[in-house]
Order: sequence, then structure tokens, then C-alpha cells
Amino acid sequence: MVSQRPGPNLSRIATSLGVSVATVSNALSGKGRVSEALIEKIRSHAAELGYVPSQAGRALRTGRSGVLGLVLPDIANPLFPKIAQAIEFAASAAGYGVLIADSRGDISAQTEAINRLVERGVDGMVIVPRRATRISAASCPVAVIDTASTPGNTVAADHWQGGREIAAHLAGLGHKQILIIGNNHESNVQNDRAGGIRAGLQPGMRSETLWVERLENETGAGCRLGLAEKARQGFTAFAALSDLQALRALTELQQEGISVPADVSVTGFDDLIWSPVVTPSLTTVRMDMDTIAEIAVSALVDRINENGTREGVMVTAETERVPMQLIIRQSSGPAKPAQKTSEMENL
Amino acid sequence: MVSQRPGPNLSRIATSLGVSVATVSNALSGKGRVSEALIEKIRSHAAELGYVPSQAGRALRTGRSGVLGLVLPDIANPLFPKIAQAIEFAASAAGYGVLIADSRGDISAQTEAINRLVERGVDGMVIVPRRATRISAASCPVAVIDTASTPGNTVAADHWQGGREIAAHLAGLGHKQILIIGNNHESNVQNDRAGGIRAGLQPGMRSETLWVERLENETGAGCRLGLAEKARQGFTAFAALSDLQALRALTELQQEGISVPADVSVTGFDDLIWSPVVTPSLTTVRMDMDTIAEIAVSALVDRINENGTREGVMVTAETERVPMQLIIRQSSGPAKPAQKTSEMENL
DNA sequence: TATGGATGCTTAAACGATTAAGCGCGACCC
DNA sequence: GGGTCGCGCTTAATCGTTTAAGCATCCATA
Repeated sequence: MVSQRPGPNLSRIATSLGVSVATVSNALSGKGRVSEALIEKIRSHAAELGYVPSQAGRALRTGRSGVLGLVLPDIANPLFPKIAQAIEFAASAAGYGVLIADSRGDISAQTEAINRLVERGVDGMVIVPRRATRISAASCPVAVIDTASTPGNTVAADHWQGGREIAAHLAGLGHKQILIIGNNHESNVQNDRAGGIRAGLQPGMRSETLWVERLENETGAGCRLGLAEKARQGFTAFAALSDLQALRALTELQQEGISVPADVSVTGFDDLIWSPVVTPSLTTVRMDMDTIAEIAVSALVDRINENGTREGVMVTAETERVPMQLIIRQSSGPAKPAQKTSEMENL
Repeated sequence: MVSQRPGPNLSRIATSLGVSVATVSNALSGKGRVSEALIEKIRSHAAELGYVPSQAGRALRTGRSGVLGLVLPDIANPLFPKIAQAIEFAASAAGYGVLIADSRGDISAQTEAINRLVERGVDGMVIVPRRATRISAASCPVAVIDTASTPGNTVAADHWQGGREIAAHLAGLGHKQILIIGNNHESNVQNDRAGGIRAGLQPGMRSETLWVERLENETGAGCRLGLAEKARQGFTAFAALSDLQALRALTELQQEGISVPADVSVTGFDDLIWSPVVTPSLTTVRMDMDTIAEIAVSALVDRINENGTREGVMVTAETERVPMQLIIRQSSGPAKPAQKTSEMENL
């Protein structure tokens, strides 16, 4: 009843060439001692037969599945494609497959997702944690991608520095009053970004922070942010902590007849797919996901290859923060001279 | 040198209880003949020890890995999160894991990605093909999600019907001249959507199609679409074939001082994450990804469970097209009476 | 009282790979 | 010339699970 695997296996190659399975295995893996001539013969014959090693057999023997898990808080997050793509690429290059698991927002589902991956025998996993959750002990090496201020973080973009880049850019354009727009004040990432912006303000500049989530809890989802009013109050720059909020700000301002970047500037974070496409295209800060993924995966792979089991499962990397890159596009421009000096006196 | 798996295995449970491994296996799987009392004893002891069956051992014996592959043309496509989430959910519910593979846009990479999955021993895969590519024979069951007009398609949203919904909606609002905006005229999906729109036009309505890709090839990426000009020509509705193009259209029109929906209407496709968030929120058509994923996965699982190997690898499902749902938001409204009658004479 | 079958368990053989250990054999060294 | 070593291969054990087959035991039926 067992469905036969279609392809040939080691023993078929072995009997077909009149050698032992062990020799074939050694020849293909290049590990044992086999003569050059035989290696060549075995390899070509294996290729001819289209031999594909059985991961199951290998996994059973070696105790390694060759698969990494990727746990995401919510795949619907638009940042996900880049992360997944980068992780998949890095893992693939390192010879690993990637098993995905979505924790669908809630924390118990995150634990469940981790368990599912462990049951599937992943050799390690990359976790992008939900808000400030603590990773309950998984029985395999774990790399965490969140932000440097998260305890146990392995590697992440330097969100704080990204915030400073934004602040410096806006300062250079002459903006004095900056409205920071975030959607989740519990997110470590967003707090770091906002902190970076505030830390980068020059003397004579001030900022205020608008948490959209709070606004929505009070007045319902999809509500107006009231940015036109803010502009009238003297804010000339709207620094969103994610491109989604930036897009929201941009379209709301446009709808209200406020011109971007002539009247006010709008900036975002993450350089999501639509950022270059909207009009005006969005000035934002990009994470170097490829580098982050590569560091996370190679830290994970290094730990997996140390056969001596360390005490902790959390993996650490040498480089903990990867710089973010400012992408200047059309949505940011020189600050319009303040008209309402009464508001400026608030400084 | 072989790293020991941490948890207990069948034989540890067996010796610990003084029974044979086979009995333990039978008790846990409920397959053979074991007395009720012993089953209970074994199960509780296994749970106590935190026994987790080894997928590797099971896979080797049964020839099934319990893993499905998901091949995507380009994870960076913003539609991906929904597909991945839905597939992961459906697969998870059916007891399968999901291994992802990105073909990164190009066709040879798609073949490579498929091979990688086959090498990892997936039991089947879901493929969202790149444009009009033919799937080169994979040696496992394959479900294709594209559009009903693609040969070999397993299940997909009814893009044609979605187009008709849009057309009917715009017709009901009194629009006469509709500009269809697509980005890729080789995409089966986009062609079906455009075809559906055209087929749904009422007498007295006309449409024109603008392929952004062509425009970009001529004038460079990120170029203006010239929609304001089109609006002046008498087009009152802009029906984009994806929300990304809709967003592009919406922001360009707003930037040019054209009000949406007061002056013109904009519609999209797919109900992507930003659609409800932009101002005005986007009228669009949503695919029922959960249903599509469930159909695809269950067709795949059914085929996997038929141990008799059928000749073809392409899986078919009973329901081939899943209706799309019109989501009416703020970006579409009544057509403004035509001012340039000269243009209207073109009818 | 035999006989047949159901019951509850064990034995053992796979699945396909890896890898330590062993075994001739020729070369080399002192 | 005897001991040692390296080479090139084989033998055999092992990973953890599933499952067909076998073997007592006991109950029911003739």
C-alpha cells in the first residue's frame, strides 16, 4: 500500500553499477574515499537516471530536515512579501526550504504556529513576533526579527536611525512642526521609529504624535484623521511610521485640497510596493531586507551546524542593526513659510 | 555525531510500558487491534512524555511528507499575502504544512522553484503561474490558480464576472465612457477582467483600454498616465484591473485637481490592504480567496489520497470559478453630466 | 469435545539515506 | 622482510515509523 517514490534510489544506482550503496552515497556526497573514476561514473549515471535524494531518508538518518520555519504575526501585513521573499531567498541559497506559519494576529495562535513547525521537524525558525510577545520556548534555534530594543532580538533594521534620517531630511527642508502618525503605540518597531524622529529634531523644531489606532477605537475605523486641521495649525510635515499610514495621510490631504508637497510634506516607512507608484511618489525609508534575512538565516544555520547544543535557543548575530536607507521622492519638499505665526509661538 | 532528536520516540514509550512499538503505534493511530484499556494507558503516557511523532520516520515509511508546496510568480505582488494566508490556513486545517517557493518573476526560476519543491518531497503543490506559462511536468499533483480561461486551471476567481459587476455598477451610476487601466496585456487574469467589463457595458457605453506597461516601456517607469487629459476627453470612469493601478489613477487624478468621486469615478480589483484606507476609499471587487484556497487544497488532498496514480498531475475541482464580490466604497459615484458634447459624438 | 474465528498482542520487514568499522591489497619504510 | 599505513571498497547498523503476518488465548458453536 505504500506509494512507491517514483525516482530511483541509491540502491538502484548501486546494483545497476555493481557497487554498494555506501559507495554511491559517498561518491555523491564527496565524503568518503572513492576513486575519481568511480565518482565520475556514479555521478553521471545518477544524473542520467534523474536521481533525487529522498529528504525523508536523509532527515531520518541525520536528524536534520533541511527546512526552516517562518512565523509571521499576520501575513496580511503588507510588509510580509518582502520579508518572506528575502527569507526564502536566503534560506534557499543556504540549501534550506521555508515552511510558513501565520499566527493570524493573536498570541495563542503564535504559540500554536510555532508548535506546528516544531512538529514538522524544522531545524530552526525565523520569527517576526507580534507586538511585544515573548517567544515561548521552542525546541529549536530561533532567530527573531523585530527591532534592536526588543529583548532577544537577533537582527533587525535600525528603525531608530531610520527615524533620524527622516528627521534630518525634514529639518533640511526647513520644516519646524512635524506630526508623527503611527497606528500602534505598543509596537516596538513604531516606538523606535518615532523615538528616532524625535531624537533627530533640530532646536526650534517640535513634534506631536497621532496614534491612529486610538482614534479608530474612539470614532470607528476608516475615520478621518483630521490632517487638514493639523495643517492649518501649522504642521508642515506628516511623518507616518508606515507607508500605509503615509498613504492614508497623503490621500486624505489631497482630498481636502491640500497639495503635496507644495503645501505640506508626507513621508513614510518601509518603501512598500505602492510607494513609487502613487502621485506624488512617496519619500520613505527602506529596510535592507535582503541583508537582514541573510544575517538571520546564516546565524540560524551556524547554530544548527554547531552540533553541541547550547543552552538557549535564541540565536544571536554579530550585526544586530542594519541601517535603513532614505528614499527621497516627490512627497517631501521645502517647508512653506508659516502663515499662522500665532501657532508658531507655541514653541 | 547524529544529533539526537530531543523528544521520546515510539520505542521509548513501548519499553517504558512493557509493550511493543507496534502496539504503541496502533494505539496512537487507532488502526490495529488494541484493547481500550491499553489504548488509554498508552495515549496518556505519550501525552505525559510530550511525544511528538517524527515526520521524517513517518514520511520515509509512508512515502508522504505531509507538506504542500506553494509556488508564486513573485511574492512581491501585493496579492500574495491573501493567497498565502488562505492556502496556509486551508492546508493547515487539512493537516498539511506549506513550503513556499518564489519564482521571482522569471520563467526558468519557476521551473527551478518547482524542482526545489519536488526535491523536498512535497505531496502536491499549488501554483499561481506567471502570466501564460505552461507548467512543466512536476512529478506530483498540481493545482493551478489563475483564471478559468487558462488551460489546466484548477480553480480561480471568476474574473470575467467580476468585470461584469464593475461594468454594471458603473452603468447604474450613469457612466458612458469608461477607461480600463491594466498593466499587463499578457496576463490571463487581466484580460478576463477587461473582457468582463467590456461584455457588461450597456448600449450607449464605450470603453478604451490603457496598458500601463506599454506606456512605461515608451516613456519610462513612474510616468504620468495622462488621466486628466482623458477626463477632459469625456471619460468619467476609470476602471483599473488591479487596485495598484487604481491607486495610481486615484492619486494622479487628485494631484491634478480632479475630485473623486465628484468629477470622475475610480474602481479597482482585489480589495488589497490599502483599498479601504485611502481617501476616498476604493470601490473594488474582492476574490473569495478562502474558498478558492479551500477548493484547491481539498482537490489536491483528494488526489493525494487516491493511491492509484492517475496519468496526469493536473488536479481538477468541481467548482472551477468562484464568484467575486463587488465592494462599493467612496471612489465611485454618479457620473457627472458630460460637458464636452463634441467628444460624446464619438459614440 | 473439537473447531472455527475473533481478539490482543508481538515479530519482523520494510522505507532510503548516512556513516563507523572492517577488510584485502599493494606500497613504503626501516 | 616484516610491520605499518593508506587506499578503495563493502558490510552492517542505525534513524523512527508503519504494517503485514504470526501466534497464543479464549469464546462460541456444532
